[in-house]
Amino acid sequence: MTVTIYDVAREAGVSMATVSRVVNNNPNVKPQTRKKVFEAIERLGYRPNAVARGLASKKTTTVGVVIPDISNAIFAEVARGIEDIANMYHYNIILCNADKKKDKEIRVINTLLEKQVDGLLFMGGAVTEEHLQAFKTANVPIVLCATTDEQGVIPSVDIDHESAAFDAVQALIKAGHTRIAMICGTLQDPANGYARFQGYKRALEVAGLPYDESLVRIGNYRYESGVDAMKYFLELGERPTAVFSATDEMAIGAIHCIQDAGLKVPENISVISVDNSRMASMVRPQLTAVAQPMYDIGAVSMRLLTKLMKKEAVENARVILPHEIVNRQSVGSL
Amino acid sequence: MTVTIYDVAREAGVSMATVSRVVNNNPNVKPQTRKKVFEAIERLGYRPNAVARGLASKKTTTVGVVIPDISNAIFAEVARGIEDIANMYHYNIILCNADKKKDKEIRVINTLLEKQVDGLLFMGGAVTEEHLQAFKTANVPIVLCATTDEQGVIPSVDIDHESAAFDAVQALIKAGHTRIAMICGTLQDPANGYARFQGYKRALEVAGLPYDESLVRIGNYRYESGVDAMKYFLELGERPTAVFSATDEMAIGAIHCIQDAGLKVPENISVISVDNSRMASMVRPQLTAVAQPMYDIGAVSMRLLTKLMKKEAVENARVILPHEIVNRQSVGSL
DNA sequence: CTGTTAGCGCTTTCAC
DNA sequence: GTGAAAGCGCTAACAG
Repeated sequence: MTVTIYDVAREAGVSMATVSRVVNNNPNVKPQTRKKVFEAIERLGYRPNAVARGLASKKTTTVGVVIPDISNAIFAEVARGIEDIANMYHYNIILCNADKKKDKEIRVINTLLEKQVDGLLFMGGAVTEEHLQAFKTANVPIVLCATTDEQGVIPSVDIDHESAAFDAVQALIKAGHTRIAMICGTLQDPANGYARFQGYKRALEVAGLPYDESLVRIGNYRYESGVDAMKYFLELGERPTAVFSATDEMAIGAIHCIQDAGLKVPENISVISVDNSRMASMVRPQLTAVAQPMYDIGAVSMRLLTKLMKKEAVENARVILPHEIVNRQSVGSL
Repeated sequence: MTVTIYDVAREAGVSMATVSRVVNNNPNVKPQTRKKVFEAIERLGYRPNAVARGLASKKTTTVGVVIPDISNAIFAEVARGIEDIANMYHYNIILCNADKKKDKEIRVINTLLEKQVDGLLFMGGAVTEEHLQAFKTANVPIVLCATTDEQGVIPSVDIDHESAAFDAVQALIKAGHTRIAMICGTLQDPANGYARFQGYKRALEVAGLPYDESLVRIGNYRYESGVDAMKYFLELGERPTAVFSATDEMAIGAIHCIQDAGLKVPENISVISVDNSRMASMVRPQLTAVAQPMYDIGAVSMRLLTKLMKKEAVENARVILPHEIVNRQSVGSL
């Protein structure tokens, strides 16, 4: 039924070992023999069994990727960066959505490890002790992607979320705004939530602006929660003249909420965010945002993982990618 | 170093077979023995090797997914549907981007098959003879997802693209429009391109409206190409009063182009599309669109694949999911 | 209910 | 430059 390496060997009149050599491009084969083998392979329609190879060689050339939600544009972009580089180095990826739920994350990490992936890319919520525990039992390299562990012990690739938020808010302050609201992610989320909130507070502090709790709303990263938060701000006695959103999607919700209320962006209220997803230029006014290089985060983390898997020396295993503000039309001066 | 089933057997004082039974939940094990084995597993930190299991059982509980581009919101949504159901049936997915390029598609199909996936979900461009050839050599089930083969021989899950386009254009016609433009995908693309174009033409025809070549532009599915196409239409001597876009993203480009020209949607020009991605409600005016149930297409195709993999009987191996028009604010009556 | 015994299809020393 | 043989870690009959 299925043709094996042994069949090819017999057909070509050589041993299994030789067939294995030509399939794996081992140079120690006489060109003539190589040719015979290739012909036999062709004739029989032989397809190497990667599972058997994996068992024998203890390498599967596949890496596991745990991601919060592939249907989220931001993560999908990271995933594309990962897969492109994986592909370049002849790895495949097993993709698992874990929705930033700790239990699900631990579970998929374990099944990925059972499947003998050669490495693991982890993109999730907080990295807890349990995560660290699970990582420890893996005897393959792991890199955190668009995530970092407070402990600072696992290789990772990310931007500096605190500083990105700081820059965004500072841009608002430079434009003359003093009453700046924030639409935040949950503070349980170390990157998009907590760190960006800290950046917001620090920018205020550095500028000598007071921190006003009523100017902060927690959203769930979705468009609607941006709308809701903005609705709240608009009803405030003294409403903000600018809002900083932790993500593009909530920012767009805020913009539409402002417009639906008969106000204009940026004339009446300025909006800025961190992300710079493709949607940022797909709104009117186009969204000014601090760009987070998602594709690159994916690509760089995969590249780092390949080095780790090959046991190459890496100079810096905790890389912070630069972010930059891209000025479009949603921020105006006061 | 690595603890194997044999180690567990020795530790628990039973045979490998027994350990295998408890790991695989085989009921034929005395509770007491089961307990002993679990304890040994716990003590040793045993983790079953899925590769070895795959070799022995000829099942990997992983399926291959070839997708055009995971960073495209539409496909990402399908992917989420696939993964959710896969997960539910304890399968993992290996994800490969192939950008609708034939060569890349054939290549990844083959590596997926080498990796001994238990089934294949194919989402791509046209299904050519070469594809069929590659599918034939696979001895695992394959289902086309958001794609169909003209030949009609491969199980598939999709919507009726022609009819979806027809419905969209008909909605415009019912609203009194007679000069209707179309922003189309490439005609080489059977679904988003060719079929939707056919639906457009048929709706015109059924309504007794003339087909005017100058009212059709080919886009590349991206926002910018929607802008460009619309720009062209606006410069026409007699410009259209409505435009049908093959995808949301191009439709949003068109809307913004119209607005940037100082015109209003839908007062001056109506816009409708097929897709209904999450972005449809994230524009002003909100986009009226024929909804394509992407998540469901993914979920249903994965469900179908599980049945095929289990060799269960399936009544209908070519499922067409229903589409429906969701009326929002971008279409007005004439 | 439990153990023995063959493989699954390949890689990898080690000889020659 | 090539072959023989021993596993890789597990499942799956088959016995008992």
